Amino acid sequence: MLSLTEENYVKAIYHLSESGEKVVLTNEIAETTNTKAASVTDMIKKLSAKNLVAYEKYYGVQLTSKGKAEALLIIRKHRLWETFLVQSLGFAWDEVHDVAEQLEHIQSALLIEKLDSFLGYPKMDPHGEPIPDHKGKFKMQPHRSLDQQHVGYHGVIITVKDSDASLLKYLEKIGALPGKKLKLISRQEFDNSMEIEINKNKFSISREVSKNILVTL
Amino acid sequence: MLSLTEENYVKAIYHLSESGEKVVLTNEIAETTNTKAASVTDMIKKLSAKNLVAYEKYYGVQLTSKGKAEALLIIRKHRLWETFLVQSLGFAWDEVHDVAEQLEHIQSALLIEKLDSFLGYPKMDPHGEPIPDHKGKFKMQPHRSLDQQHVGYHGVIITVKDSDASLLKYLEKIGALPGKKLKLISRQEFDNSMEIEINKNKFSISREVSKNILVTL
DNA sequence: TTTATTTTTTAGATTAGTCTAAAATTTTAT
DNA sequence: ATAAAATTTTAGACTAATCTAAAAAATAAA
Repeated sequence: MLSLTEENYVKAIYHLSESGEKVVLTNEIAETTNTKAASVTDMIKKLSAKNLVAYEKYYGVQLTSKGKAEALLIIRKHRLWETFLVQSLGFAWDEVHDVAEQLEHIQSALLIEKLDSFLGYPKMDPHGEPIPDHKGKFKMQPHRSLDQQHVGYHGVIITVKDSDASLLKYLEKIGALPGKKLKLISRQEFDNSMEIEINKNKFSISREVSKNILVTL
Repeated sequence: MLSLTEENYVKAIYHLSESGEKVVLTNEIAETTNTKAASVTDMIKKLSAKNLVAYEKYYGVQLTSKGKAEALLIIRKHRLWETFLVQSLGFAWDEVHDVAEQLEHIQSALLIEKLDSFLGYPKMDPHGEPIPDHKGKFKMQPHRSLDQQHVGYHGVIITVKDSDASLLKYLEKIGALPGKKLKLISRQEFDNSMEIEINKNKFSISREVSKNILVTL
């Protein structure tokens, strides 16, 4: 069984590697886990000994299939809890992340299967992110982050990353919710901020914000 | 904020002191927390420094009002979660304890208030134990553990302690549920086992079992 | 292609919670 | 009332997860 800390590292590596594909660097992990590179090296050795990651000194780290499965289980739990908090308890979507970060570490296979059933086996969490099934399988439509789209683009918002409460509050205010149609009107050269249209209203958003919005191709 | 370990000590002291009344001994704590006396002494010093307990060397320890409030919050969370697991998710009453032991440490005032509201502000958990309100207040009818009753007693089961799954399974099988009427038919001198009647059926139960059943006076 | 810079790892130290063994104190028994 | 037994505390050590500072390796620049 993984410790809470080990689980958090595995999850961080999963996200940094874009679902277990890419090789991840020590400093990247240190940054997202709010630790120092030296600590990361120590932990990677532990994860490697447990066969959760393949590690090559000075090169980087990659999740094994076992590590990937662990990461997907944690993500499944996180997203099911977020769904519960919003749908059943009436949390606002910007209030759920920190609580779900705690709940995702509860150890009980029975609990998570019963929660899934209680919620009606949802495919998406409140931010539009896909919920892996009990085998870790999930489907995500082809997408791109909004900052990579061209001027003139129009499509639909698939997902909004759930990490920051104030960002989510802002997105809700301008109506940037999963499922909503969106147009990219123009882009500023100097800071890559962009003007977008949602519900016939125009807004100017920074590049940082646009990176957190995933849209259809 | 308390660490998970600190929370568990405070909770253990609360239960051992019978709701914060009695002075608790080092060895008693060591036994219920599955640690050694030396570890308990260390932890008690920490709790004392945080003003959660009043501690006198070689004498014992007692919860302060602050410590009592912390304990009651943890117990409130534990019992609300147990209620949720049984009522909403369909857990059997002997399956909930270990999961609730984890869930009770989730830190979010909002979560627990919303959960309470979702459940309809229940007064009792599935084992018949009272759920403290958000101020830590609760009422428990006058009661005694069954092993302290006299032969010929008849009354109603109030509570069944929730610690052991196999005990709960057994109690469910013989129908020893909160609210049920019960008669004490006879008691064996040599081992204090007793014969009881529930639903017109007679059963012989050990003293250990009888200690875990709380009944009306 | 050698030097400078950046990144990563190693070495050694720290904190929380735990342990064993020994010392101190209290309780029990003679 | 004193000795024996039990309990509690202290002292010193261990593990997991972290840190800083220094050494090693890889990358970038001249």
